[in-house]
Amino acid sequence: MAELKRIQTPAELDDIDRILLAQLQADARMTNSRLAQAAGIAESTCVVRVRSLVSRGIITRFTADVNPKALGLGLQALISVNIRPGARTQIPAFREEIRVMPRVVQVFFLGGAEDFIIHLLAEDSDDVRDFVVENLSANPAVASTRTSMVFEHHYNGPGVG
Amino acid sequence: MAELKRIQTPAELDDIDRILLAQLQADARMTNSRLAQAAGIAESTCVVRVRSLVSRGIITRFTADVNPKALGLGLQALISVNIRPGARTQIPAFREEIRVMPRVVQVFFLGGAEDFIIHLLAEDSDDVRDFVVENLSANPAVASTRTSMVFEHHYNGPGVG
DNA sequence: GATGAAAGCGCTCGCCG
DNA sequence: CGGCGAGCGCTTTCATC
Repeated sequence: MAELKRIQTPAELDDIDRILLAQLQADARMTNSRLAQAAGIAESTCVVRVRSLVSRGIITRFTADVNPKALGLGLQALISVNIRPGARTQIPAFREEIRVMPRVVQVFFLGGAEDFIIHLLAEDSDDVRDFVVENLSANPAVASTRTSMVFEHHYNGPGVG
Repeated sequence: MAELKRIQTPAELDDIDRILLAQLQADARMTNSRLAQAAGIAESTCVVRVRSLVSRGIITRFTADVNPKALGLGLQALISVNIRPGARTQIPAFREEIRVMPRVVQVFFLGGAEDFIIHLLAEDSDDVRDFVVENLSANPAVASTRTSMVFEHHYNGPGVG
């Protein structure tokens, strides 16, 4: 029986691809020449391979990690949300709404006790409460929320290993 | 009464800093010259300002976002962990341990019903179970865990706005 | 702190082994 | 895929304001 085609390719990465990914994860602004050197390939080859990683959707973007505290957002919260059983059809619309709300760093859509979890940045606790009241509790589709304060957050990113 | 000094500075960002942050968040591999152009400043100034953003800890790193599916990690889980009341002193050691475990994308340390939440990448559900059994349940400090499957995950990053 | 000019270096591209 | 070379664009430093 033939293998099913997946929408998102499982991806074929050789050792050099893995080196490139690891290097670029550690420093996305590394020059192409140093990258090539680290991978042990020619610069011309390196350009092609990096472009290939991007076009194959393996690298989704190059980004700068910004310290939230530097933006005056010293508080973080995790907010669990449950949707009313009768309002489950509204989940797709709701999730798009939430995703683009300011200070929403990330959103998890879950199977399990909670329907989703929102990771929020805030200046202070009033800020968190305002978010919950205005953006969540006010929505008739929302059955309940539960807010936990985040004392510490570590983001590693997907390890290439 | 004088303001208390904070370890992490609340940061002073002008409009140009905000443009640089937004641009670099969107594309960390953007050239300095185009960055300068976008911000309306001289290239030489731009280099200095970007370096300053990094040295002030406002930009913590430049990184490449890698698609987990491309690495063959098509499954994601969120694992809530509670520590035994008697083992709370071991939390600092435990959290370091967890943070560097393979496939742990991020860890939240919480105040509230759960002690922390682990965001895990996995190949399949066996993989998730193995992680929980070997790395969590086996640890005497762990009182209980609860695993939720992640159907969808959106990461925005801290918005500069 | 910002600027422009100039020197040096890095990047890209096509072509060929 | 790697190497080479030409051409161009980019980065960095420094004197200057």
